[in-house]
Amino acid sequence: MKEPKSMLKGSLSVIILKLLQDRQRMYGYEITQKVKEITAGDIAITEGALYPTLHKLEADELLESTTEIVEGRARKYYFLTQKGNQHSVSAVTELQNFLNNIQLILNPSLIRN
Amino acid sequence: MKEPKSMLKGSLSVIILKLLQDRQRMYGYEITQKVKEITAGDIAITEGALYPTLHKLEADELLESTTEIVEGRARKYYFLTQKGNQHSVSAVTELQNFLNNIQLILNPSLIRN
DNA sequence: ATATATACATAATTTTGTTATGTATATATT
DNA sequence: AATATATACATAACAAAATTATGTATATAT
Repeated sequence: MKEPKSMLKGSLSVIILKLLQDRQRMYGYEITQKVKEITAGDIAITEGALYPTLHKLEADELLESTTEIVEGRARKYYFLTQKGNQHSVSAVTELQNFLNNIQLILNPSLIRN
Repeated sequence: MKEPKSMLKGSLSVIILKLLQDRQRMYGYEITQKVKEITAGDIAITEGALYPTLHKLEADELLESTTEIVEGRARKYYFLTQKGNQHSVSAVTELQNFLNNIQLILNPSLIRN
């Protein structure tokens, strides 16, 4: 029986939106590296999760992309659309709220103090 | 376009383990009500998620159960096994760590301050 | 020459939810 | 008395969102 690995569940698209909210534009590989950096290696976004999620966000018109050749390799830069920016704000708030609720369960002492 | 619903992904079993860690024993319906209470109604655990998860935790020998008739209705009380208790401690720590990492992404100002 | 890092993509599978449905009893409402 | 709601458990059909594996391709380090 395997270890649970990633724990990245449902929050991936919000993470992507938030990173792009803070940075204007990023490409896929850069996102994986940035998340690894921020979390000191704890969270490794798999490509099999990342790319389909980026494609879905683009299909939903929350992201747009441009491809550039840098150092001989293609990079697909993503950026938030206006719609994506609006959605992002509420999605981040919602995730934050959810995390706070989980905190209340994991740390009951937080309640009515 | 629908609301994102639950956001409960992967954390449900840890929530259950933590609640049982704090309370010795609980039955399914009680778990849904307790989570609703703690989160002021924000998180509603669906029965379709709850019961299969309880069954899986029991199959994995992290939980055991006893059924009692209370006020004319059957209640299935669940409690942690020793194995479940050990697993629970590490699972909660792991989830807490994950939540902290997500916080770092959602709130970059937390980094090196 | 080979391995590793960079960079994207997709298919098969698994995990884990939602939604719908079913059974059953107790209590509150009309 | 009939009906709705709350309590209590369960499962099946379906969907979402991961993991794992695989593929292509270039640049750089060993």
